[in-house]
Amino acid sequence: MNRNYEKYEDVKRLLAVDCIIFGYENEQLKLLLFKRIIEPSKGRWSLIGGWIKESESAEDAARRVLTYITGLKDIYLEQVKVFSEPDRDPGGNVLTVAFNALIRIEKHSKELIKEYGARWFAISEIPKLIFDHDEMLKVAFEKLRMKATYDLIGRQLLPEKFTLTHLRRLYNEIFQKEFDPGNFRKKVLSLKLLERLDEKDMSESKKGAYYYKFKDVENSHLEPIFKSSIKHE
Amino acid sequence: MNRNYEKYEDVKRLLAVDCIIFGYENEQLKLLLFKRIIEPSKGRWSLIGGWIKESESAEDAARRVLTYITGLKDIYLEQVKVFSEPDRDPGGNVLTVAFNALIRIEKHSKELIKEYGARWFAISEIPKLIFDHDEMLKVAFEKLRMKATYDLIGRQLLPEKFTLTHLRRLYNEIFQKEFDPGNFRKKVLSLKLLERLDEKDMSESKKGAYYYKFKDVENSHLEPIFKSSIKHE
DNA sequence: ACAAAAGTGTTAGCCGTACACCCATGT
DNA sequence: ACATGGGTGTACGGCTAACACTTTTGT
Repeated sequence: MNRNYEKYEDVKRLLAVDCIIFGYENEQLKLLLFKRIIEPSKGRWSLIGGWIKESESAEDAARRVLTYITGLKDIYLEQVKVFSEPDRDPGGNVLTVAFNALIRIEKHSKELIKEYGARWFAISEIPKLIFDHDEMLKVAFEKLRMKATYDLIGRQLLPEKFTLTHLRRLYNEIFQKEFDPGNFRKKVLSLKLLERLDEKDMSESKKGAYYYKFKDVENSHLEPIFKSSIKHE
Repeated sequence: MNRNYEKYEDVKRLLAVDCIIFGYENEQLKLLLFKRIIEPSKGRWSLIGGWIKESESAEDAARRVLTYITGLKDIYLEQVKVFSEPDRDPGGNVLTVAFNALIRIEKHSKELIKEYGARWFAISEIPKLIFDHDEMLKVAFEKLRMKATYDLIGRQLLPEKFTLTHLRRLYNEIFQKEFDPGNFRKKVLSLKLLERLDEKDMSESKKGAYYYKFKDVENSHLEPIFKSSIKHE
């Protein structure tokens, strides 16, 4: 530690991360919540969090927590915002960095999650959360919507292979509106981010729907994909 | 401090804010940089920063630093991102929250700024900065562009009264392209966020251009204002 | 009269939306 | 044959980009 910095060292503030974990299952966008195991507010629902260690970045801390909880590696992460009001956590002065995480529900370890008293909630059924976690979730969801507007998301949420109807239902959930099937298909395919497989899903229609998968390229867009998805108030 | 939190208290990490201060002067978008007054890297150019005190949020810290430096209150602030790699600052383990700040150059205290060894740099003339400040600036500028795409900015950067040409030049600077004068005018006025004054600026043309000011309402948009401003790579 | 910026009008093309319509096939 | 989701085609409207054109007034 440089000696010029030393006089500021006596600040007593804890550093944490909180993860907003989104998943998609049974045609529903879901959120993974935890029964809090320590006081204060023990037993109430909250986002999963963890302390940032001295030797790691906030991103590393979030990855560590997520791997610990789900058993998955290489989870998609995006910084949402810092929450740092000194009194936001009644248990102490905690600055927290919020992260969005997208995971494939079917791939993670259900045993681990059960062990930690966690449960997946549909977006419409989220209970009241502790502290300022409601606000964190609100900002996080807004950020997810923004991402879905500029990027074609689903790579991290859907199974390896999926139909365009599956993808459309995911977007319907995120924006809480019904996208037109024909227009959605044309728009998505025009992005050339998907690759059609020689295999059909016969479970939902007689004709069968082709499976698609994401191409192995970066999908970065700087223009909105779905102009109408975000509405004026 | 709750006793469940106590065992994590021994983390030695400093908390800081760094401010990316944008201004607009002589038809140029500018950035306020500082000659660093402490080691390491004393004397080199950097963003202005400050420690977060125990009793304040990151936002409060940024506001305090900005007021201290410029003499202004109620500065527009927006959180950009947290930078928390443990080795990002050679002087110590410092987690920093980056903030964008927009200020009116003509209103702030030039004496204070001089006193702190600060200087305004045109965007095209920014020198190499210390540590990861280059990266912070890059992310911050991208964020400013995003904001300008969704919001009509200028309220915090331009003088109280300004012509549409002034506003257009600001946008030209931000997006590094020439907006069509006629189309820009029509688009901006259609937003109904500006109010025309009964006064003209005669300094730039014989005919004179009406001054405008921002209406005293929120200007929040969720759809892009300038669709073409952001280009694919 | 001319130049130069302010401001208005016009047109062509793109894109999103709505919706009609064909396709394939299990019952 | 018909119902159902898969998939394609089309037509209208709104918006943008390009640019021609008018206005104003100091020199």
